[in-house]
Amino acid sequence: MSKISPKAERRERIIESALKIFAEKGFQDATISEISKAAGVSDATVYEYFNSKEELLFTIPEDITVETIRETERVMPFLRGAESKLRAIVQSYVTIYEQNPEYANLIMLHLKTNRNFLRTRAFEVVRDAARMLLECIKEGIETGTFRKNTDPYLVRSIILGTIEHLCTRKHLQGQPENMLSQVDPMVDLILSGIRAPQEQQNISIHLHMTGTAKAPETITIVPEERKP
Amino acid sequence: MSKISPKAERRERIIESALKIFAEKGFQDATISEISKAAGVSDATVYEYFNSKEELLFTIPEDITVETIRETERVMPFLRGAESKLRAIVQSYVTIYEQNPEYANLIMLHLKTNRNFLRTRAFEVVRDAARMLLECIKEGIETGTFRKNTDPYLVRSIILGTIEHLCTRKHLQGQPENMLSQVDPMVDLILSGIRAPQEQQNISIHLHMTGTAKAPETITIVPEERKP
DNA sequence: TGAATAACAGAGTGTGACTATGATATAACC
DNA sequence: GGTTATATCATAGTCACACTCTGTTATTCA
Repeated sequence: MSKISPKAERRERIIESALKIFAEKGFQDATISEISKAAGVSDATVYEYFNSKEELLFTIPEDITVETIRETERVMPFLRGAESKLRAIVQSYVTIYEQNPEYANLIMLHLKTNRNFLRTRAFEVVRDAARMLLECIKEGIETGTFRKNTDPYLVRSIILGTIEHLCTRKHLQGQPENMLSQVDPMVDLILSGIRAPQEQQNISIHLHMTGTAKAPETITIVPEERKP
Repeated sequence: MSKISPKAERRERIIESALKIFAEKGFQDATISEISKAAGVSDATVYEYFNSKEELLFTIPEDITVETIRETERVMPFLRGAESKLRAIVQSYVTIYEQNPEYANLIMLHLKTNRNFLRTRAFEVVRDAARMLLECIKEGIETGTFRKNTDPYLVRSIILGTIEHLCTRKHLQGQPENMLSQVDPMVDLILSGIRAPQEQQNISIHLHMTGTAKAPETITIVPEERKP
């Protein structure tokens, strides 16, 4: 019973060929004939599985996106604090895009800017992932890790926007070579932009008193008001 | 001699109609017939001004992009310091996109992810704008306003990525309503992520000594080493 | 007014998405 | 194993649209 039904297997082959060819030539320049040939099926068969070229395009990211989110969700419970969670989410995004360049190509160059994609099952999953990120930011604000006046939606836009920009840039211009090495600098930068100001306790002052006079009875230290 | 040549005027009309229709229906779904009809010329005439539908698309952003950059460059000399310059550049980007929604639509949904657009005159100008932003970040690092270990390319990606994300989101999902109101929070957040740590001098400590004993001869204050 | 140029309508080509059909192969079930 | 149901196939055909070609008409400019 471990045998996959031949129908599902054929469908899988079409999707894989489509991914490869769409990523290589772009959605518009790729033809159904090429895809069906690469998958070893006839043109007509493609249309028995998918109603249109666009529907085929939209089906491609489903599995991999769902799998990614699941994996990230599995890691979450092991992390403590908004900062580590946020870092993990960003790392997870970038890892997927780094490890599946064709998938990344499709998402960044063909799906992200497609109106119809918004009405898609795969997009639902993408939206869930974005929600997870948002929750994490909100958690940081509530627990006092992040500034109280932080706009969580803006922070999310900054994070997603940066990832998308890096990814698009990589696929069009070949830079940066390695996106994963950008994760920590990027997260550090954003975190230090939204972290609540440190409590005074981490500044310790040592008073070395020299001389012959005895110490005064009390010393009061009054820190200046912090400028916002 | 203030009369524009009828040829240039006709060309202008075609470009304007194309902008409108591309933004409304998307590049693929718009047809040359619609555009020529809207411009009041024949299909054949369109091909006398532009070699292809795509060349027409690429020509649209030329003027407005050049004009925008010039305007921003004109303001620059009046600004002192990397922070104000950076803020001005971001504001200038967002203003253009806010004031020219059709142009923004085209850039974000159809040009930014087009390989051929990279070989375009209009893209040259876009690249110049990105360079200006980069120079400004580098200046901030050199003058000590920003952290020494800041990666200027990463900061630029964060800024451009965020703007693009906000803009794409607005055009696909209608949010945020007003992007200009996001400029200051966004710039503030990024600045506080890259600003060099404040010198100790802004922390002043008042020692109130009470009691009868005389003050000691010297007091040495040794601040703890900052954690990076 | 006359010569050069631009714009035109309309017919024609090629490509590629998608449909329809009937024949053939494959799977499923008794 | 044989029969039925289902998938797959090749093929031919439709349609929309980008783009070309041609000869005619309108505009511009001297």
